[in-house]
Amino acid sequence: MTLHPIPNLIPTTTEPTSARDRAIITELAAWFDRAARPLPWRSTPRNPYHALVAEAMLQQTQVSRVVTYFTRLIARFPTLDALAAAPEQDVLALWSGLGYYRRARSLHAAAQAIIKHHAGVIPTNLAALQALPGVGRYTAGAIASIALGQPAPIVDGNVARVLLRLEGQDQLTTQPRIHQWAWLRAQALAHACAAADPAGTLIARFNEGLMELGATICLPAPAQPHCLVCPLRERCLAQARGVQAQIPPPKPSKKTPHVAAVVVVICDTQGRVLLEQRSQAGSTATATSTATTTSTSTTPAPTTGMWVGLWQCPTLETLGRLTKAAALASAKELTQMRSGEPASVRPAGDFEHQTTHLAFRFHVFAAQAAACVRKGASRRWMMSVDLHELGLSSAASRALQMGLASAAVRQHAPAKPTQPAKPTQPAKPTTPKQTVNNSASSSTSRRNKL
DNA sequence: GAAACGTGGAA
DNA sequence: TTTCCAAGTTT
Repeated sequence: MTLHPIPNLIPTTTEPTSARDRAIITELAAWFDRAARPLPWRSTPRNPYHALVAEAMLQQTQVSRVVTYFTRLIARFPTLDALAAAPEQDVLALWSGLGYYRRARSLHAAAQAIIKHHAGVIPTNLAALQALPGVGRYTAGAIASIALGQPAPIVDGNVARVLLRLEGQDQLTTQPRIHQWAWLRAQALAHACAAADPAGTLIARFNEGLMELGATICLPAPAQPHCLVCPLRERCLAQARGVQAQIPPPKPSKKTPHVAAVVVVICDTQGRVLLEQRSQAGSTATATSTATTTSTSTTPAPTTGMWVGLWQCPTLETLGRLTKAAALASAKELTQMRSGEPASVRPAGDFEHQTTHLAFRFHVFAAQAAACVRKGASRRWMMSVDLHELGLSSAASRALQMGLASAAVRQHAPAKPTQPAKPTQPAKPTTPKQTVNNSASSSTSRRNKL
């Protein structure tokens, strides 16, 4: 296992702390004590396992999105051992809709690594923490300082912005430079915390206060920071010069190419729906389809690494846009490939889905298939009530619901629609509502597998 | 160092 | 409608 040593892990200098830094630290820590939002991972004392899970979920993700996912995962896996013992697919299922799914695999792998290499106890050592899958410099520092009282600095987007503004630093333009500068500054402050309070409660409150301030007061553009109620307004150089809105500098924007995705929600006569698992390089589920593709573009969709290991209805992705007619033709072809015979295919709706570097247009179709489908380990028929057992991307989930709703409408008196068919515009509920997680159903209907 | 990797909310 | 971005890590 490759270790990535953290440079200057422990501050080697014994620079005397400036009066200003001392004030910043004590004032921010005191503010955090009274202003901290009550969050499910902020128990007293902190639970290191909860910290590990929360930090994994919070990477590039806002607190408001994480809360329910955290609570659900902890309810299902109350301990590190429970998480480590779970099948990876169960962890992915709980992660459905949260995005950046590698984090779920990494968290699962980290739990197993802690069992194997650390006797099931989360290490307090910074280097050992950072050696865990999915744990980088920030996450290691966050767990070490916030949950374990170690004198470790942390820098995330919030901290970088707060420190940059606090120092009125507007000369740095590139991300690597900003990052480097912020880590140095955070390190000096962490050192000052440790010097003032060797017991380690100050560093925890200060580090978390830095992030809390960035998340609730020292807001990023285009919102305006709430300087009037900032506990550090007297210390803030950007505020003194009125340049806080210009810090940090905007990042260069990037264009996202369009991708057309054709999805067929195929139901059989027993009301089950066909799901396929996305693979690494189109090796399994898509192998049969690519071989027989004729009319559709031969351009490989640039989505190979996306949603790996998650489940979806049969889907064809092509670079660019598709007309309604072309999408329908594609859907018919895809349905025939899977069902082995011509089937009735009808449009169920379209929607857009923006990801980090791709702009999707989903064309959803509903189809009825009587015949058996070519089998495979990564292909199965599922009752819709059991879909919560699988990891689904937000887009796959939305397409699936759209197709099921359309199929339900078609049968005049649907026996048991699993989701309320969205009347017109399904504006919000793209998040998989598998949230319910009725654990009773886990024992049911494993027979649905092909 | 750059690119890949999700998502929903806000403006 | 489009654009930006949030408690980053990995390759």
